[in-house]
Amino acid sequence: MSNSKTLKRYYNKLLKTFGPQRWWPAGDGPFEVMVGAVLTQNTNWGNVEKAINNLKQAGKLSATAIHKMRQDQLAGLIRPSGYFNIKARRLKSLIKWFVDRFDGEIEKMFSRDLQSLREELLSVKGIGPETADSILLYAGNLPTFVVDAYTYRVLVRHRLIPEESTYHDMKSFFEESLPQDAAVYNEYHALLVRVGKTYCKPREPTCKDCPLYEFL
DNA sequence: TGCCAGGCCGGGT
DNA sequence: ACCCGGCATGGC
Repeated sequence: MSNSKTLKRYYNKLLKTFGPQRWWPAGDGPFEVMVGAVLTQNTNWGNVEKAINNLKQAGKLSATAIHKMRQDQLAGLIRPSGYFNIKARRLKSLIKWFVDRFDGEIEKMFSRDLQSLREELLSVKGIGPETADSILLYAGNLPTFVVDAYTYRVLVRHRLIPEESTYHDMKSFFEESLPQDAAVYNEYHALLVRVGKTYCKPREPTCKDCPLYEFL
């Protein structure tokens, strides 16, 4: 069967099983999404929420506030998200770029086209492909597929891609098989994380109770 | 209690 | 061009 059909069946099955995941639904606002995208690097989302709450409580959840703040003070606030020193530096560099390049205005930033904006993001120290794509998709609602460790695990375990596949291989795999639709990419990624968390764990090479088992 | 979490960078081979 | 250690808290 074609990848396209398989991926569409995966999607329908996951959506029916878990329901919409409501990841970063505009309620929080695009700026908060950008911050969260950095803080969640290799980190549990629950810890990120604590860090974001700290920023909110301190009245520092804005581009200008973070831009002006000392790095070590920022590190103190985001402590619960782990890697707080490195993330403080990464956050500062992202916000500096955001302020210098777009005056800290979301609308200016997302008025650029997807590809050039993606390349610019990738040139910022501390912003890799997943963080860049998360910002573009979840903050900007631009149609770019987000790949992560769960995506890799699920695809490999279902033998849809070879183990040596790169980030770009997987991104293309989805984008070439699905309609170019930010809403679908948004929900699909969140659903992959959900099924991966529940059934596709690192040390247990079994998918027996996974809702996607029938596709194996 | 050890393992894992919505990565990325830099240095060594 | 890969491979690997470092970064760090909190939850189960």
